[in-house]
Amino acid sequence: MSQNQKQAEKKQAEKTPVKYQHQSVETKWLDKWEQEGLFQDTFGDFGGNNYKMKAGKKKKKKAEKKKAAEKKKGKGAVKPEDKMYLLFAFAYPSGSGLHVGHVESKTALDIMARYNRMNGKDVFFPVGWDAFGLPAENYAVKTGVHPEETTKNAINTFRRQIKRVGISYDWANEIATSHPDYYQWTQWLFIQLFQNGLAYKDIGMVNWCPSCKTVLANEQVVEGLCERCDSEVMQKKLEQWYFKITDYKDELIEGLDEVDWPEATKRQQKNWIGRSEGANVDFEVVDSQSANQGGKDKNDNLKLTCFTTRTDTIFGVSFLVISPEKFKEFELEKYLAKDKFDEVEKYIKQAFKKTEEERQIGEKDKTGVNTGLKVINPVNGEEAPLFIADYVLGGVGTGVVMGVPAHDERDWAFAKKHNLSIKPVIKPQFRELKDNECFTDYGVMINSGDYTGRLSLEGREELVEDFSHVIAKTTTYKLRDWLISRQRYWGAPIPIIYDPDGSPHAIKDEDLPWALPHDVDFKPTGESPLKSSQKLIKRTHKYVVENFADLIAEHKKDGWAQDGSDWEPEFDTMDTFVDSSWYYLRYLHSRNKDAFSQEDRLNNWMPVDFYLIGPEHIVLHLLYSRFFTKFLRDQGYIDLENGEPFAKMRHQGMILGPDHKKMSKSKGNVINPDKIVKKYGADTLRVYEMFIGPLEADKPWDDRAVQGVFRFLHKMYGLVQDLADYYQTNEGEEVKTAAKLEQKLHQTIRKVGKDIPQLKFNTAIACMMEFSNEWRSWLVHDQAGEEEKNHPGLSLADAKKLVKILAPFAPFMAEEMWNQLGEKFSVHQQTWPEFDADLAQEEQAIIPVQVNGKLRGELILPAEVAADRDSEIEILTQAKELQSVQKWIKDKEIKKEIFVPGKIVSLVV
RNA sequence: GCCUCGGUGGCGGAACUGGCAGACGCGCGAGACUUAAAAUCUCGUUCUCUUACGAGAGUGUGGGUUCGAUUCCCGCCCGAGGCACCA
Repeated sequence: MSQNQKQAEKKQAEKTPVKYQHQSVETKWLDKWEQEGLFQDTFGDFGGNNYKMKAGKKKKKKAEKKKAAEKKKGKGAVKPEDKMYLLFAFAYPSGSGLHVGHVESKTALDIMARYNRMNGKDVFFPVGWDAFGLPAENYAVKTGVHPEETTKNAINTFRRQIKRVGISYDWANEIATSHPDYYQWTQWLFIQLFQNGLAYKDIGMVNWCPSCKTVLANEQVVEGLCERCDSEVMQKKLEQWYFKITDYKDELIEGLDEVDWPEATKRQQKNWIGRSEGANVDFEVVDSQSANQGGKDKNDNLKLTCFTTRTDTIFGVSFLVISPEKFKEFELEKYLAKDKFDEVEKYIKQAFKKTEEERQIGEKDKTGVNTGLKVINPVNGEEAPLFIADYVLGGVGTGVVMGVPAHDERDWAFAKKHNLSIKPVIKPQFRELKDNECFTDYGVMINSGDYTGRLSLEGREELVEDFSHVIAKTTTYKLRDWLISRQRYWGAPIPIIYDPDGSPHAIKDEDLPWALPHDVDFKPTGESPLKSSQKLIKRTHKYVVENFADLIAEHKKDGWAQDGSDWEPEFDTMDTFVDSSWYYLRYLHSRNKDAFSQEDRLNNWMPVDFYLIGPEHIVLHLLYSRFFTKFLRDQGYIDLENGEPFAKMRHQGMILGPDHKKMSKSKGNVINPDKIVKKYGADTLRVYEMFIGPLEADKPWDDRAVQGVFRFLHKMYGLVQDLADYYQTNEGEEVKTAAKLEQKLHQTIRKVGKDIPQLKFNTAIACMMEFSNEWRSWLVHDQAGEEEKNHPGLSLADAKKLVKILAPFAPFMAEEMWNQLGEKFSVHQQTWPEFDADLAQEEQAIIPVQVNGKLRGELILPAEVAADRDSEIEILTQAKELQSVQKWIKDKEIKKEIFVPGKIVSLVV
């Protein structure tokens, strides 16, 4: 090491013992932001108006124009291209507080919010709580603490923690689903659905969790177990409220083409809706006319309808299978021969003993019984035996399946087991069928009468046309209506009361909220806890007298009590997914007393521009939210043609423990964000979480790598502080940024500005790290040769640019730097710096030279020359003259010479 | 079984549209500073062979296309997630 270098190093070492006191600096700015109401009250509903840019003339003009537009259209009006609605999935305020995973997604959105604000967008970045739900209620059961209390405390903790990491949420518009001002509108939404026939009551088999003592939606049953507590789910008959989401099934599929979501997510939604297109085919049951009272004609035979997607295989039907449930439903036992009766009944009994679950994932053994009954194939009149088997599910399709063993694996297995004939009717288009082959693909029809030789896809269309009296095109869906009743306390009460006949009546809009009563015993008994509330009952009777006097009087003759005492309220509460599937609309006018939101804002601000949610919400939450939005559009509340609430959506990955496993208390690998904030500061926590990897990937926590980010931020701070000192001491002095640093700075501005919208925060940070490395390296090494000693490297103006691009990532430190550079509050209200493409341009290009595909040398050329096709001959000549290349090409004939401008030279010998 | 995503150094991860694989960070090694340690700073760090110069191999695996493949195509292996007797 040279003497010069040593000295420079020493000097640097002496200069850098700056201590950045993250605790005091961060809390100082936190208080200031709070005081100034920075980024609060986006719509000015609360008297503040801080969201506007406080920037240059251009912006002012823009702001004035906007104001004029607002006068016309009402407050909150924005041009679609100027608005940016950023949304993070509602958090459930759990008792254990903020998780590092929350910090990751919130920080990512916060960076986008700050970046977009600096680029002149009107950003709306709200926050709220999915506050109803089981954990608080379970805790109440255990400890007796009222869920309201628990929830309030948890929210306070979360709020404090989130503010501490500097997330620039609009807290003025904060909402919580458990607040009457919010659930009033959840109830209103229920009533809207009810009045439009989309909320209805029905008796049905429901999934029942014996441990949580509540009903679960299909979506909440995971492999036969309760999503929350892992107990085995049972089937139970109950009368429940449903939302008719199936009315929107097709639109819920088609709308997916209009949104920018991950393909995998779209596919999952489609799978869940499960549309399958096919046909219903009628098979007559031979000699079943006796049951059709008085019917003598053969045409009066009972018909069994099969659903199939493969009409083209219909000539290959060698048996028909009916599910045990449908067998009973059609009362087919009436036609059984005596010798078959016992066998069949026994089988059905056994089948009913099995739960749906056993039948599905249990042994795929194709059990079944031949009923002895025959059916007639409608296309060729052939007779086929009717079997009863539990691999056919009563609830899927029509519960009757045509058995085509030659072209379906399950039918094949069944036919083999029960010795049934197998008749191939489709062959592959470009080869012959092998012996014993079960060919399940489309192909060419064979052994199919007049249709032999047709392609599957054509033949099946023709069949449907030719046999329209027995074959009808049909589409089936897996999606069922959404069961929303819950026998729990901590949720929004269903705003319904029942008259003595049991007919439901909605609470009037003006009487909402229909409050959740307090005097309730939470202990789960299998009955709804609200049944224990005397106040609710009394309130109901009073309400009836006040609002249904006419109806009561009318029914006096029917013996209705005139004091309303024979009316009952609905005791169930709503699934919490109801609360959390419309909150993004409420945000837009969070305190509106007269409506669930506000029309102008809905029209101006919807759809959400960017939604970040965990992958666990892919099916349920998105499906329900889309359903609600489409419904409200149909009711004329939102002018959103495709009814899609979330234009762009991505999923954040999980932050795993240091052991690469999912964080959990039991594994003891949970990282507490509070501790990291205390030790390293919120900026370090933020930047670290953004740096470890792509937002969408799962990535493990690495304690030591946090240090690296900590070092980077402190290095940056030291550099900026030295620079600030320099300009303070040499006041008024103009220093030009060193050429090398200027180029790098502009490259960095370009890179960071490009990466943020693409969510590539990790590479943006890496680039800023590179800049800090280069800056310091310049100070230590390169400056030594310069005449001017103590050159800070950057001009004051350029240093400010650097601070600005750091601001979204490390908002506290950037604010402090901004202050140190003598600028006025706040760096977060500045405009994003522009880069100069010429300055960012590399002067020299390194062109690698390959011989036979291997790197053998490189040419260093002026960038313009390297990128110019006209310099091909010259560059190729130079390349061939390189010593390292000569070694490989001399005495050899060059067969091919390739020059790709700006990229590479490739020689083949 | 089907669908989706992924597999790159000791680790987390970079790599534009087919053009120098391994940016950045961690870790590790050497050094500076220090009585010492920590902190900080400098240099090095894909692997193998070589004192060195250099050479060879290398992005799960086997092929293919190409002057050139982490990137495109075909087959296989492994991992994660989803769906699943869906007719």
